Amino acid sequence: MIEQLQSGMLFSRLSEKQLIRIKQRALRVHLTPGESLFGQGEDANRFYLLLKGLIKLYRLSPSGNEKVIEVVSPGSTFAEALMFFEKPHYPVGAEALKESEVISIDANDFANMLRESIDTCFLLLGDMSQRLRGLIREIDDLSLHTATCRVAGYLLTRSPENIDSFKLEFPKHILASRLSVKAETFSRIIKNMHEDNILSVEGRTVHIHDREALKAMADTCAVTADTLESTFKPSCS
Amino acid sequence: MIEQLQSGMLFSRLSEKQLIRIKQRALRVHLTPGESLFGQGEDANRFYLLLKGLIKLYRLSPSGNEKVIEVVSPGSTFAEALMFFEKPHYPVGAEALKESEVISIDANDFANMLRESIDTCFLLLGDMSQRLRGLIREIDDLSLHTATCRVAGYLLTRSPENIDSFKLEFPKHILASRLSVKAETFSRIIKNMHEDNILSVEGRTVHIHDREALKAMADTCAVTADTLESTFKPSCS
DNA sequence: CCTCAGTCTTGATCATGATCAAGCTATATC
DNA sequence: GATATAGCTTGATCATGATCAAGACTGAGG
Repeated sequence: MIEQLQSGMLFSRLSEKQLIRIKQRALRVHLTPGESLFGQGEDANRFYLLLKGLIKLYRLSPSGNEKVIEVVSPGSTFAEALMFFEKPHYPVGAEALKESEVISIDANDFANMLRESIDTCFLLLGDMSQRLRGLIREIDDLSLHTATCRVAGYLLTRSPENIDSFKLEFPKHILASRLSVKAETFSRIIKNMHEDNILSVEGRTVHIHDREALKAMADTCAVTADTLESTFKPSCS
Repeated sequence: MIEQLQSGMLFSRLSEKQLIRIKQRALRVHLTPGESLFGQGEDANRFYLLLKGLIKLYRLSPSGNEKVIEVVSPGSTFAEALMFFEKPHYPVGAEALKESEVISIDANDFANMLRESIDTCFLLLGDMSQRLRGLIREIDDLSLHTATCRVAGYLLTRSPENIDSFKLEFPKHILASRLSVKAETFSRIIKNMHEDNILSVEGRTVHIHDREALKAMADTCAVTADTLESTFKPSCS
């Protein structure tokens, strides 16, 4: 299990001895698709390293609506920032999207270890600042950009220059929720892009036809972009 | 200046010697209302401690729209999380809302100091995890709650039980932007609440009349709350 | 006292995206 | 091969909140 721990970069600077100590209190958890790891609001004494599979972190509104905050992929740790709260509760729920393998680590234990490894502290600080940057970016997206814009931005993210075909990482309704868009709207946005000859989609595979147009959408179509036609009335017909 | 540095809790665990070292490279900056401290996207080699005044952190969209991410009050540090990036740029702009007094600290210098003070590391980690929690909370608010709901929530935040009158911390249009609502909409929401006998407002002073109703709004009125009347058609007339 | 600028309110209209409802895949399962 | 079932698409309608435009209130300075 030690080698697996080291696949999480958070553990890369710990000593052999420390790793063994963690291992002793670590648990291995197996999750089947749809299975919950923890629920929003539950007491949080442990954090996690995903070894295999895919896990969504989501928020529920009182009215039962769900928003996917993040989809975690293997090698990443999550919920580790809660370690620094007095009486921590998970601010999100976690549920497996695929068959998954997780290592669960005792937060107090790890925090004690942290005191002995300033390098690990720095890794964690770096990790958390990236996350902060990501969340600010998302708030920006939500409050300053339209749904179309967010989708365009995401597609560009997934598609390196010079490679015009790629697969969506997860089911469209998850993606939609991740981007704070309803599945129906997501579908329509893609449809419009297709009608504008910007891209085509077969199943989970996307082909970019007009990357420049996509880029233009991604940053031009902020809220109140009077330079661009409506999402629901395709511009070039 | 040392005493003033210590008013930022981030510095509370540093040794006398360290404080002196920081002080030597620290700058004192005075800002007049409306003056900019740094712009979004600029290189970020320094972070700040606000001594006096009020500073808004905001994002601009390509189309010139502004969203206030946070309003910083005295005693708080800001932009310190950037210290852990290779080539950091401010993800937000900072501008004084009032006459303000700021200490500007060299990020590299402070980072070096951090290596010598694990306690300060922990303070920073705690600080950053709180910020993370706050941002997740905001994403939740933006994607899962209506504008009315956010306003109700904010008002409750500002008004401790048993104290039904309080002053808004800053001009309404700033508040509105902070809550991701246009000033006009903010005004209308308040108007509706007034017509529903939930509260009254004179200038910058708010009087809560029906705290329970306000609470109900704050958490019931998520997106698609079919239990509550429309924002624009007051429920109890 | 008047004016000018900034802040706030109000009205009318419009657009974005949600909701509801139905149909259409495509796999899996029996 | 029939039939669920989950994922996806499409259409019609509606609501939230933005935009534009205009007017009201406030406080500071001449």
